[in-house]
Amino acid sequence: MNKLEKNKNVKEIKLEAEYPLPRSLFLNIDRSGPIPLYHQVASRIEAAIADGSVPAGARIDNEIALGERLGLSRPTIRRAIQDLVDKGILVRRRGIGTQVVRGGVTRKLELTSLYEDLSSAKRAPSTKVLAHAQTTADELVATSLGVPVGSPVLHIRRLRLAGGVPLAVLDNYLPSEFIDIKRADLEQFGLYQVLSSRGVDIRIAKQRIGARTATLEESKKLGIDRKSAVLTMERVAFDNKGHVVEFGQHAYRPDLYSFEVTLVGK
Amino acid sequence: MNKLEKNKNVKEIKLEAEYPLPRSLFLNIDRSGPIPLYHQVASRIEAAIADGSVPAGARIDNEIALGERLGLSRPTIRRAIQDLVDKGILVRRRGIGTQVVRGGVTRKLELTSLYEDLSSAKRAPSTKVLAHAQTTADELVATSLGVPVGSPVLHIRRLRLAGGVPLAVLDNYLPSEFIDIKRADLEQFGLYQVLSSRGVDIRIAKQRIGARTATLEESKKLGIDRKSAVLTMERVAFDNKGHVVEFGQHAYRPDLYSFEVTLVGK
DNA sequence: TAGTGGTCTAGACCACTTG
DNA sequence: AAGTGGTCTAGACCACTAC
Repeated sequence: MNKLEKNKNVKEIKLEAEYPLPRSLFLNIDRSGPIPLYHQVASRIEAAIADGSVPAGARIDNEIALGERLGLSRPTIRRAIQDLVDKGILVRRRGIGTQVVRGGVTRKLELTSLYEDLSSAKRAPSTKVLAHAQTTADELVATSLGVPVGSPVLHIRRLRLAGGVPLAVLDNYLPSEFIDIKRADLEQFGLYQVLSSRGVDIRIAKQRIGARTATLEESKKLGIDRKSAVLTMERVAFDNKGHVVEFGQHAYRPDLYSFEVTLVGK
Repeated sequence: MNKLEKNKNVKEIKLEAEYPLPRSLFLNIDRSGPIPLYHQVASRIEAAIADGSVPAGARIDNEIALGERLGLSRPTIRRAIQDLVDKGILVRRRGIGTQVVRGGVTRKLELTSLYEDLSSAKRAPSTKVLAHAQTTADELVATSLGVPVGSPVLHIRRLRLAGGVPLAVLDNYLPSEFIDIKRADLEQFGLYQVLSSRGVDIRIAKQRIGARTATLEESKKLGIDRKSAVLTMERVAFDNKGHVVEFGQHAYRPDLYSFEVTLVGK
């Protein structure tokens, strides 16, 4: 039985079938539009993998052949493939080729269902502003924002809901240039939408994810038992100028929220 | 006061000083060794930023000038810079230039201290194997590993300690080809070391981070109060062939452990 | 207008894997 | 020996920003 199982595996490993990419990949490449060629290629390959046209484990065309068939140069093809490697969809081995990672789709849907159902995707998200006031930066806020201790900052505390169910308590601190952000705007739009409308382009977010026991207020606001667990996230966000834009401390209901991360080696 | 503060900020924004890269950057480039040129360049720029030679907010040389001064082509320089952008160290704007992100170092040290002190970096890590047995895959394990329900798998449960202090309870499931991994190896080496010694090159890890109340066993093993919070991580790891290598369910002491993630937009 | 990064090309040579 | 991805070059044109 054990041996049989092993042979099965070996067989599976061997059948790294070379797989012809679907014809749809090679049509309607737009050379004049604003979408980069490498992005068009990457999107098509990704879509072909997502809809099953290219099965998991399949070996796709090599870079040069693909470039010739598409009428594109090798660096362009290479960039498209690299983007998918960085997404964890493809793996490359020198001397071997490029393969589709196994089990990309099914498992994700399995594990994500609860969160997806309750999150912004399906149920209407809404926000209640619990606090909105100018204050002065304590040491943690000051070092996080890169401003002197005692500097004026805007503090906001919001309750995020999805479909009427409370999801998270969000504390955020913003440097003085954003002190005029209106409470009404935050009720209607997300913080990042408000910032975006002011011309702020957020590019980098450094996050620390942890857990702790809920405070009394958090448990009340989130509708969970006193002293039960919350999932926490601390974040410092930077714009495209390299400036700190925001420092946040968030507490999520752990039964309704989790974080997904895909790490790619080397 | 408010107005004064604003002026201060405007001034800071303006002083995006062009900053000459230190001379050390331009010495001893090794063209014959195994380390790619772009990596040598990226490492030097990163080091110059880390040690303060290039201050936060500084604008560094443009790609072409840097290439000429280093005797390297533009694509090589570009790749080096892009790697640092992807790390969240630099930001680029078309028509403007490339700048060092502000507040990269200090804040990280502030927030990381507790975890760093107790983690593998400073205190000796050790592992105690709590369980080690062949079993059959239930539905979650089966879908995660991509094997049929009921397939033989290796289940291991370990207690990870740092300096004698329990950090985490680690449950891992491995497909049948790894069923012969020895308990003794796991006591002495990490799981990934054991796999590496068998020629497995792990390339991708898809992780989900959450929180929940500790089980009774976890609270005992981790030395925390019953019903207090644990930080959880579920992971599926893939090798360079795109095969699933391992499925893990981990529970961490949240006062001693957290996850850091840096997200880079677009 | 000048300077910057973003994209794309058409080659070249190399290291590694398989047969 | 043949095929693959990994690296590197020397250009080119474009879009965007600042002055």
